[in-house]
Amino acid sequence: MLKSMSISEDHLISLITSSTAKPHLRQIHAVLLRTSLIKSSDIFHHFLSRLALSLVPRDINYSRRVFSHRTNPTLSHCNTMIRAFSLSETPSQGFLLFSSLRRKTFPPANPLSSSFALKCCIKSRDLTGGLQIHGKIFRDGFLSDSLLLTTLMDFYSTFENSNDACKVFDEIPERDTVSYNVLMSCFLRNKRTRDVLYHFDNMIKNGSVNKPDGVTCLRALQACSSLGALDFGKQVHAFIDENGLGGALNLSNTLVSMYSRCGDMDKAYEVFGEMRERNVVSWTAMISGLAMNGFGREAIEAFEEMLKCGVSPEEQTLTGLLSACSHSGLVDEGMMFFERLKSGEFNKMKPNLHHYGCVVDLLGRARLLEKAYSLVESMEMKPDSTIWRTLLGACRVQGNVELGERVISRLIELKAEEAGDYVLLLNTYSSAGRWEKVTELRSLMKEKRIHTKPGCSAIEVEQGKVHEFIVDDVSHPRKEEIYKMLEEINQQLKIAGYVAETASELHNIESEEEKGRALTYHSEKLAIAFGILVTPPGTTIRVTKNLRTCVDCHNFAKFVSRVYDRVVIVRDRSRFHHFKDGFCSCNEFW
DNA sequence: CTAGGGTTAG
Repeated sequence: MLKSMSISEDHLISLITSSTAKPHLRQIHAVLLRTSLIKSSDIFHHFLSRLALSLVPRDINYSRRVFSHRTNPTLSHCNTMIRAFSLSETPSQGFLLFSSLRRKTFPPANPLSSSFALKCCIKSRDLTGGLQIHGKIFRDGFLSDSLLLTTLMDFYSTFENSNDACKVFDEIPERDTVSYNVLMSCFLRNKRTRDVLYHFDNMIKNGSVNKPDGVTCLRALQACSSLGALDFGKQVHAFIDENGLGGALNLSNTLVSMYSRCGDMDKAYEVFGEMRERNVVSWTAMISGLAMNGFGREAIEAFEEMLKCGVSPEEQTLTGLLSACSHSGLVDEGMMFFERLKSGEFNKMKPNLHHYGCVVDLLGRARLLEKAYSLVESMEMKPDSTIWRTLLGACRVQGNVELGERVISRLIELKAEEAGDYVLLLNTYSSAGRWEKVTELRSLMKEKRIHTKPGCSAIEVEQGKVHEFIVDDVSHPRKEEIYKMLEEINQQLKIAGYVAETASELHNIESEEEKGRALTYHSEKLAIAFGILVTPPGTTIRVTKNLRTCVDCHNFAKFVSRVYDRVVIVRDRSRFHHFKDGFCSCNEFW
């Protein structure tokens, strides 16, 4: 009798651990109840794990029922259930279960329980609950459990508290690659991109312990993307290849995106071309990259190629495609894709806020402002501040004061107005020649204590040597040479037909007010002049700017590219401009 | 039961 029981027990366990489908598990459940084998703690554990964690699709309610029928659950049973809650749509239930451990018939918690409960708090965005758990971890003396502390770091990182996340990191007794990765994710989430690169560097230098893995490289690449750090990105790329991590699809996709966001489309194409397989994310990265760099035709070609390959687009793919059309002034094409999107041609997908944003931008650039406005009014979802801001940008380009005022009042209604919005309105007034309005708005801004961000441009001349400039910067050690260079450039450009047009653009309010200076120099002009000064002829000049570039500087760069025979690549707040032979890849100004 | 993870308007 006993012997036959034990055979069926083994048999049952192997049945349990190999099943993931609900009907299958229901049958097993029936057998367990009938034979009373459910009372065995071990079998119950296997069954619950399967049901709660491996069932596809998951059924948290079924798991909860099974768990609540257990009379004396062990800690493993409870932990499995807490983990299941952390993965479910009702993560707060997991925290409740954790809180009741040691009470009632439950055993006291161990580090694993705390770790799963923290995950519940992360998912349900329960800050107080997580802080309670941290206190309990401290009282329980679990502060030496590396796995638990790594999860705790992730908790602080989710609540944008990178300082406390770092403190926890310092306490971890045995840091492994995963703890480093969580730290890097934390920095990335909290905009501390330079810290990501610093740690990546350290991990390489430290040798064999905590060697970067695929995830580490992914994070480093994302940091390079947001910094525009092309050289560092290339180093990470080299590391990936040297360590045989290159085959991973997600890494290749991130590489394509990184090169695009650093303005190196040749390298982006190269990586994309060498990929063994490409999914919709790869195509989306490529299309968005081309869009951001002003290669609208190529983006459309890539989209069509993708359809030919039988890959279905996602929402982000259409976002990239539509933004490609707007950046390159391809109005008819853009509207055609938008119509196709609305008709449900792409998997019955409907336009989202991003899509509308692109189309508003597209119409705005095509001087179809009223059409853009009525499109916003006709949207089935509530327009967000960004949509209004896009429209405001279009008003600025055309000097449409009346609509501009309407739009800013919508932004004020939403309580979402920013300093940049007032600058846009200010420039709308000035390009329409409404100087009395300019003065009025300026004093209003002073009253409201609205401070604008000064324009700032950076240029990397030697490896890793970055020089930063602000408007009319006089702090650079070589300022005299730079200003002399600028004067010379201005003269050369004038001969070639360049006419300075500085009156309509008021980036920096403070400096505009202190009159008396004949000419002000936006930061990108200073950076470009410095680039010409210190790099050998023919070198590509790469400049990164924190704001949008203005008409005059755009024009200036076009002329520089022809007169000095240089490729000039300017990275805007939102995109790239590739200047060559007097032309720019974009169609932003005319 | 063993942490972390691809693309995304302006």
